[in-house]
Amino acid sequence: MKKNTSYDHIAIEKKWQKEWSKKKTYKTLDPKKAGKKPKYYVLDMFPYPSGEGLHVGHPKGYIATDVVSRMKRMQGHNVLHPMGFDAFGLPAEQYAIKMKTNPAVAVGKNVARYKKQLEILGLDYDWSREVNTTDPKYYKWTQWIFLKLLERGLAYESYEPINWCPTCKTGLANEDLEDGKCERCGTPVEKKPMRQWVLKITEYADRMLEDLDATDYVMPKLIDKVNPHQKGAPIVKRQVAHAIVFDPQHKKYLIIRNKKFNWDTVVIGGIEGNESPVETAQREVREETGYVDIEFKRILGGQTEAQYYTKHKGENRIAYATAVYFELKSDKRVSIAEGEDGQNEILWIDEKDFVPGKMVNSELEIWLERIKDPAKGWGTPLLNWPQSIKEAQRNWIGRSEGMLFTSPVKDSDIKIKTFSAHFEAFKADTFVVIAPDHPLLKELIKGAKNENEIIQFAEQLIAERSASGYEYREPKGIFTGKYTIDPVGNGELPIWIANYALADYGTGIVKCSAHDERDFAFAKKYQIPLKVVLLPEDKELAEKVKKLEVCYVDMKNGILHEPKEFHGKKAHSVRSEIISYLIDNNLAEKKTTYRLKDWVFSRQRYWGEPIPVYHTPDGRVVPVPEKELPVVLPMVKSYEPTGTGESPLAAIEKWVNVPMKVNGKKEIWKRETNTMPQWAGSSWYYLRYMDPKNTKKLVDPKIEQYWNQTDLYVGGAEHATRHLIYARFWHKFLYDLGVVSTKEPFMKLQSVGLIMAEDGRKMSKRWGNVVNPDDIIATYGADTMRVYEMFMGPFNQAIAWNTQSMVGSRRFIERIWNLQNKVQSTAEAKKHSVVLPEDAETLLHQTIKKVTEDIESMGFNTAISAMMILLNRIEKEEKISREVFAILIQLLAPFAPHVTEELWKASGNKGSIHLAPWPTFDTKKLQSETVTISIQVNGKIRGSITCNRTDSKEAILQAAKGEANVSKWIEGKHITKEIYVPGKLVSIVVD
RNA sequence: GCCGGAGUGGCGAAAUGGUAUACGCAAUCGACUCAAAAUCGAUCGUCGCAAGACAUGAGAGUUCAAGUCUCUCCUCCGGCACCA
Repeated sequence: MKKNTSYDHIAIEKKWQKEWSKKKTYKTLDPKKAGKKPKYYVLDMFPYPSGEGLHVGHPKGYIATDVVSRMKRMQGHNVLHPMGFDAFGLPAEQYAIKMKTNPAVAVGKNVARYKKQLEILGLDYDWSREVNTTDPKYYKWTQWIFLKLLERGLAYESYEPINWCPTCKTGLANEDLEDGKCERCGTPVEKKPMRQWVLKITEYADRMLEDLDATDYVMPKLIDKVNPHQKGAPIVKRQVAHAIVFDPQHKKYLIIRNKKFNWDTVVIGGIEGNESPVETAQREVREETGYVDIEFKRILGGQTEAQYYTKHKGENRIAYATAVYFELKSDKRVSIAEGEDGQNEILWIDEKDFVPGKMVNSELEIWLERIKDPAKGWGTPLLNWPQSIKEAQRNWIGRSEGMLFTSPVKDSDIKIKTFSAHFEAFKADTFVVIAPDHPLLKELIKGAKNENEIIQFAEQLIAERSASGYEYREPKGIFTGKYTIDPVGNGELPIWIANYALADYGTGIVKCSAHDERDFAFAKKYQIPLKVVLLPEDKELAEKVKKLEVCYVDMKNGILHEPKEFHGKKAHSVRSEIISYLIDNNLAEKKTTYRLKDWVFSRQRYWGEPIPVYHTPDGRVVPVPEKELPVVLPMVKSYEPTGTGESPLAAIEKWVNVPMKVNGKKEIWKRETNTMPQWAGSSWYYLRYMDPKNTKKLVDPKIEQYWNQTDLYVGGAEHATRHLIYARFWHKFLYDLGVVSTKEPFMKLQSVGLIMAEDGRKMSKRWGNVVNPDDIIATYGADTMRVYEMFMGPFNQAIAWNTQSMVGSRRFIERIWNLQNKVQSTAEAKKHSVVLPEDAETLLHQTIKKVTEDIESMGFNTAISAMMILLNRIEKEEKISREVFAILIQLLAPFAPHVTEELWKASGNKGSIHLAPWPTFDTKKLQSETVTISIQVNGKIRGSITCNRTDSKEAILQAAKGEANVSKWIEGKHITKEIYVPGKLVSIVVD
């Protein structure tokens, strides 16, 4: 072995980066050449190259995907780990304006700088697949998708008022706002009516919502052999619970055998009333078997997962089953409910006999899998995403189910529609409010005596709302002088304009009652009569509600008093009956509304993809033919926004005006001058990496099917309701087109926790607290920085940078470096090979297991700490074998690729460490033969003994009681209980 | 207000219901050194001389055993929000 030289990270890192690039070590194989290698697609949210370059926080996500991709490659996968740049849009344009250069030039420079910064981190991207959203070869396909959206009626021109940022001088989508302000510049947005292109994202709202919760496992088969479907019999849907009861002491499962039909099943019960599945399952176990001492562990599946028919009293039942897992605590039993006894035999069967084949319950297979692997407890979701991001999307889509009422306006031909999600107390409605900016308002109040006054007041309300930044305001309004005749028999209701009514939610008109906080406050202020139909059970409170002293809104627990059909019922429990009642009596129809708005897709700015349509002199919109794509963004001198609502492109006559020949006549067609928003290119880029150079297709179907979804997608949580919504929308659209074969683009999503500055604030030029990765890499090396960023804390958690703390990572690498002096040379090994002591050998295998699993689950901090523990142990040895050293550096290779490659070569290995097979562990070596067992007396640790793992329970209990300190505590006392947890602990209970 | 997540040493943090504080940083002591840095060895939750007692936001419960499970509450972070 060569003598210890000092660890020169600069030389090592430069050398290997050059070598990898030359040898194309990280080349992704095309599907045809990949052979039997399984694929793995790991993706970063590609950066937006700003002028400032990267700070140390940016690469955290890139390092993580790099670690995962390197391990996957070593495990024999064909890895796709690409990188590219998203560079259209406002920030690049504004930077270019500031630098007095063309955005295309500025972007080129910034991209080059970013690439260099990424390269010195030693990331394993296959740069031959780089994409850039501003490249015409790329945005040709962004435009192509737009044409398809147009073709399918999902892109349309609209003249509705939209969000307008007066600073950025462009229209914005709802997603581009933050608290009513422009997300980029913080200016409060105005509502401005103007022509714009809009994408019908709401068409996909339900599908996007459903797939957030969808599970990808196959529905259990129908059990029609046991319970044949009866022709002609009605189909009845039922919610049921299945109780799976396990006795951990004897390792047996509880089943019941129906003597008559000779069925074996787990306990099944129908869910009654407001019972939870857990309560049902527990009750049924008690009633059918008498066992009462069972402990709820987990629900093994969500409701409606298992569907099957059963024949039951002349019904074809479809049961929607929830499986509940219990463990038996004691044999305590009560007498079995009458009628249950005698029919069934109660049996405890061995684990090995608890198999789907022997049971009626065909879902069992899935449940057993989930009992064994708690991670699967809730099913395998279609989207393995953080709960918080799913929740943010649910909130953003904001689906709300309710009823739509239509009512005529008195002395008028106008009919108004109102939407209500809390319609249970519909008998309480006493007035109606309309939004001040409602399009119907002017028509409604036409001819009123104080028409002008009303309009002025409404305008004042609109202005106030905008000025207050859409925050909470005092209720304000004015009577329109009009009445509507209530369809549900509440008589003539006055119509008011109210500042809390929103024109763009529901229908913009609301029926109001005493059972809504805002309505209540409004009515009190303007002395509009109120009527109470919903009362709490609490008598005292009910009196106050009756006297209109408090507003009562609890639709869940409140008791209805009207209409008489539902008198005395809890509002919530009769909600579905009320729906039927309203529909059957022709009073209202079902309606679902969304908070999500259609995507405002045009920007009045220069730096974006041109929208590929023509406008003809007679006002038609004609799509640019596919073969003319891309519509290239022209290079111009002046690209500053005009602010007139027109894009700067409109001024380029040469580009805008296109001579056409129509029926032999010459016509001038005008190009669309609005451009696409920044989010367009990033909504599908992950597909282009699969087949980046294809000139015929967006992506070749065969190649798309090979790479399928991204297996792992890593990026910031701030994209939850922007990029991640848009990309899912486009992907589903492409799925409908047949361009992609999957319903969702990103199977597993992991969000990166932000790295804050040492002062706890966000890293920003403004605060002067930015740490530049170039400096860190020069001083400590890329490997140290990579290890540190992965070791700092849990990956998805925000954390403050601490340069001092980083020396720990540097020391770790140096100690690995120095360890090479202890490695046996080949010559030495021939004479006498060193073997690790048993405890170190066990630790080695445990570490391989832990590091492998932790990288897979992105627990990088614990993976590194496991390696540190192993190193601490191995350093105690005089000499170690080459094999052991090789394993250690292989485990570290994904984290610190340069130094491990150097050590790999220096210790005489061939090829690149990054292409060597990933170490595997031996299950037999995960446990050492001798174990230390701690001894508790009455729940307190009193001592420990060392014994053989294979020793009998009796021997260990004997030894435990004999331990000096333990015997002191149990001396002269009566032992009531002795528990032995194999290989871990003994618990003795004394009186 | 609704929804989601989290609260453990001086700090970053670890812990399939089974020895709480692994691993790292800082700190203290020691070795090496003329000295310092680096490195190596040791100590390091609180109280206590010790035996031991008390400690995972607070309080209760289940259990032989709770940071972990159940209930109530507090605080912080994030999403949505006059959304009917």
